[in-house]
Amino acid sequence: MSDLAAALEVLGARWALLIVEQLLDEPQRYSDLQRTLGVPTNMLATRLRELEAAGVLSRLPLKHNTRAYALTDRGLALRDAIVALSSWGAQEARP
Amino acid sequence: MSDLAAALEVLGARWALLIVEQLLDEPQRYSDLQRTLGVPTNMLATRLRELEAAGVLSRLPLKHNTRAYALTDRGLALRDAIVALSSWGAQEARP
DNA sequence: CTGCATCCGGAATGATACTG
DNA sequence: CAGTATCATTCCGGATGCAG
Repeated sequence: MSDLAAALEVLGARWALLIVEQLLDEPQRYSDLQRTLGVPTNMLATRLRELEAAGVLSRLPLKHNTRAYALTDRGLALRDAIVALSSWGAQEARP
Repeated sequence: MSDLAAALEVLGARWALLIVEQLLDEPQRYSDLQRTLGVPTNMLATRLRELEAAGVLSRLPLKHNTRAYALTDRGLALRDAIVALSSWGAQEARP
């Protein structure tokens, strides 16, 4: 399997890259991601588990039954790819 | 919608980025993509139509009922993003 | 023989309600 | 707040058919 296919194995799932993008600058909580992205709650839970299993992010327990989701070094290494994709998407739909 | 979300609108579908990767170096024919990627034939037809509609690639008629699929300038602009994702995927699965 | 379209079962995703 | 349970909908993949 190609390296790109390996990357898409984890990041190709819906919402995965958008979640990582949100966490690039600062850790966020579940409800923050849900509101900003508009992702269905069950999908968010599923993706967060997968991304954690892939070593992209980690779960940080806070107080009062709250957690924060933060990127690992491996997750932060996606910044270049996300920036490249975003700037490509910024020039879409030229009439 | 964010720029990343706009990009994933087109490239988030399964096989889309892998098809673009194959075409980065040289145009290919339908059967070439099918063999090298192992993508189901109906999905390949669907993705090629979507990518063409998005202006990522174009259909070049050859002889004897064959066509070549080649990236447009807009498709070639994805090289950086694909390289970034690939190099990220190359370092996956650390035990 | 190449380049698709169609049909159909199963997987992925989404909306909503509910729980610790 | 941070999820889980359930059900509807959409997407995907394999088999097959068919025209140029």
